[in-house]
Amino acid sequence: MPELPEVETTRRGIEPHLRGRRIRTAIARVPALRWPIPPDLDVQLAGQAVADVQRRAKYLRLVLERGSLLLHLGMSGSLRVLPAGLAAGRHDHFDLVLADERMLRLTDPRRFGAVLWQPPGQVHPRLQGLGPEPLSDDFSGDGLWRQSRGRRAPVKTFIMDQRVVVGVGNIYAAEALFAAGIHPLRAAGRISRQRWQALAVAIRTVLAEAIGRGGTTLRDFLSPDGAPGYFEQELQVYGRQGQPCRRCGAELRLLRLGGRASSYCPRCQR
DNA sequence: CGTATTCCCTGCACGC
DNA sequence: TGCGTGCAGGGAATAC
Repeated sequence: MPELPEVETTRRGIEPHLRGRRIRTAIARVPALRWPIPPDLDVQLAGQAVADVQRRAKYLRLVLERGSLLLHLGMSGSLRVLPAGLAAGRHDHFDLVLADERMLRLTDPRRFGAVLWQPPGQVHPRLQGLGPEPLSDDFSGDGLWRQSRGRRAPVKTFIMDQRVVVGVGNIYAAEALFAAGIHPLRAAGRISRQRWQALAVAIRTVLAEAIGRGGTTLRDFLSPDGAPGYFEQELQVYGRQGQPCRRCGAELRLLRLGGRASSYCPRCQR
């Protein structure tokens, strides 16, 4: 479900409830989500205060006094702050119980999410090798251009590679390519420096706008306070195949790239 | 190394 | 109503 804007929306929603609060314990109801949940996590976490709530790529990082708790929402995960002790439903897999009688609850029907422990002074292997944050100064069209030389992979696949740039998933890849006028199948290595700069701007703009609207609600994404995201109304191509392009009126098409639906405008995107 | 495919899991929309 | 099919926003393992 969540790409960068939804994860960032989630971060902003939970941060005020967590920062400075002390953890009482943690409850894992399944041994593993995407990866095993460390069995002694409750021992690691108990008594620690949350110093900060950060996001890196699509991971949330709860910075504690000693170490960090990493959470990933996968495709269907969501987080809410609830009264501690509220009965758990079938897909409520993990609770972080706070000393103030509230808890952070991770719900994840498809269980592609993750709960990981990063010891003090270490960078978790899952966070190693990640590309730049698209909203930071480390991200640039020139960087993309340089990295893409000689690459024959389709540009859409390339920008969804978390080693190239983080946080761009299927929805926002499609939207950014439309905004930049680039066909999703174009080989990454055959895009000019100038067009890479346009694409970098498009990625930034699309993500920032989506964050500003609280993310995209498809199916069931809700921010931790229960509000839906409103970016769906802004989508230009994602999920709109068969409908007219909002810019030129041509009928939007759909192709499949590595099993992922990719809609685009055959006239605006070359 | 780069690229394409497959799989993890459940829920849901759809067609029959 | 019930059942089968295909699809879903992520990402890693595997097979070339």
